[in-house]
Amino acid sequence: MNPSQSPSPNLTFLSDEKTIYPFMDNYDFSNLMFDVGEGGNNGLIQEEPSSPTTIVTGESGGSGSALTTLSKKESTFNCKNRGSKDGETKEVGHRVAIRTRSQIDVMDDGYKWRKYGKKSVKNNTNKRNYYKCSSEGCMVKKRVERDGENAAYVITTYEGVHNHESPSHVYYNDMVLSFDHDNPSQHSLLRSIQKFPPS
DNA sequence: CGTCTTTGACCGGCGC
DNA sequence: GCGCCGGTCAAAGACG
Repeated sequence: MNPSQSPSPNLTFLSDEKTIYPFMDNYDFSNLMFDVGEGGNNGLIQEEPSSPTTIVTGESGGSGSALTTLSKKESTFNCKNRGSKDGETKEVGHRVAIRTRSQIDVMDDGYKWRKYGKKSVKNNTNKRNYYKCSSEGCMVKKRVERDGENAAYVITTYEGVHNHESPSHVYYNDMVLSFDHDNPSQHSLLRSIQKFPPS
């Protein structure tokens, strides 16, 4: 069965980072790195370079300068879109790459995903898995793969923005309400939350 | 029976 | 133009 069908019932918010992605509670997160990819300013924030977790976000067609944790091809993956073969151009929207140390391949992010492909990719002995949000009309995709250089890490790439509420939406509301605006270390977190509301 | 996973085939972009 | 590569499709099977 799909392990990501329901949010963890035992969510606890022990750190700032986990208030953004409550589903990450089961994973080893101690660092965030954002790239909002706007106006030529890549917005890169690297709080702890040597930490085991990296999060990279960006707009479609953005600079991709912060996508160095992924392969060169990765930074342009959303330029291709099968749906454009009839001349229609589709805006893919946000993409978020999360690199985390975990023994679990598929993170429980509160959404329901349908697996639609699995490929072995170059420079990575591990298979890459492709998922679509199984909610009707929601075109959000994610890719999950083990880091080729260190299999202890899982790279999860989200593409697009959900057009529906997550079952864990309540947790998002909680984290925004409890946000400490006087704490500078949480400013980047708030920016990310505002950038990626669960709509 | 409905939903999901698996997996080979297909397609398009890109580099040479 | 050709081959490589990544992303997606879709049929078939598994599973509840």
